[in-house]
Amino acid sequence: MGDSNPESDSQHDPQSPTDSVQPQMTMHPITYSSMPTMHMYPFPPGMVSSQPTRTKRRQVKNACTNCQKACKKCDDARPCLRCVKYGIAEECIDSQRKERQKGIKRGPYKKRDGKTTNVDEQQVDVAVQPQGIPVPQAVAAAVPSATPPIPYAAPVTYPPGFYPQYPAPPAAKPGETPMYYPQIYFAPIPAPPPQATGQDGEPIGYPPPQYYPATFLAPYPPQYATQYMMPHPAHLHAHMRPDAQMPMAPAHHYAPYPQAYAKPMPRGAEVAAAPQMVDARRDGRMDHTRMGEPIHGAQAKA
DNA sequence: TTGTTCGGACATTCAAGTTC
DNA sequence: AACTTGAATGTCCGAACAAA
Ligand SMILES: [Zn+2]
Ligand SMILES: [Zn+2]
Repeated sequence: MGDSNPESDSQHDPQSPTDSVQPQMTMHPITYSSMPTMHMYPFPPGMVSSQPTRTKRRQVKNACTNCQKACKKCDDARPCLRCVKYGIAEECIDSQRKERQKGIKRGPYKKRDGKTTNVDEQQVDVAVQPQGIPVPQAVAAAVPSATPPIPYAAPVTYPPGFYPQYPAPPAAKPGETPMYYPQIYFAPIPAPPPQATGQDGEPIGYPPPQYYPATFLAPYPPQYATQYMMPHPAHLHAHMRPDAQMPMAPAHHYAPYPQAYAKPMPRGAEVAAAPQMVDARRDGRMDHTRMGEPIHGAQAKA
């Protein structure tokens, strides 16, 4: 039941080409009706100019070690939301990228001008670039091709306990590091139009208004809090997800938020005692890069 | 119903190769 | 030197499974 997964922080954005949607867009439209997913465009992107082009999935440059190990979405702030959520903010550190190996021969490349290459390449180009406009990688990455209907937001506070799922933070016990709790949430303004929903009530289109953790006041350390304040546009994705994906998990995904203190554990034992935070492979095949260790994602490519 | 595991799709990086 | 290619490397979605 992935839908109820509290880790689906990066909720699927109904309009996003996430997953296999984008590639599938190159498929013949006739397959559309038989496609299981409802988050599809009836036409390949670029074929219908009026269709908002959707951004691709967005990744952080460097996930923190916790998110990396858990295969879960991280964000640029440190500590990241997920670590804060699980009360392991102090363990939120950037993962290390292993150095790329050098000296590997690659063989001749395909020609780009079509002089020396196979014929179908040109056709491929057209298919891949419907617009016919080559976009530098850097630009493509920096400029989302579509702007999701992100509602304007304004900071709003709520009294402790106002939302059952966001209970008032407990007072730190003596000798214990205080938990960090979001104290301010953003209320989208105005509310997006009514959402059509598919089966399960999963929204088709953008999700209904949620309250987005925006910043952390005391006892959240100031140096961290600033990172969660209404961000510079360049950092919006940390919360608003310019990739058009749902900014935050549905309300019930926050339910486990207090989990960290609901089940008190000795400092430093959180990760070990809370397997959901690390998601290390049982078979010992480290799924995630742990400084040179193989990650399952890399293997999948081979 | 909620939380965990993990296969694999997708995104990014960057050295090798190509072109100017 | 600048640009392009494409494999290595990394992120994390989402379904299956497990536990409460
Ligand atoms: Zn993280
Ligand atoms: Zn973290």
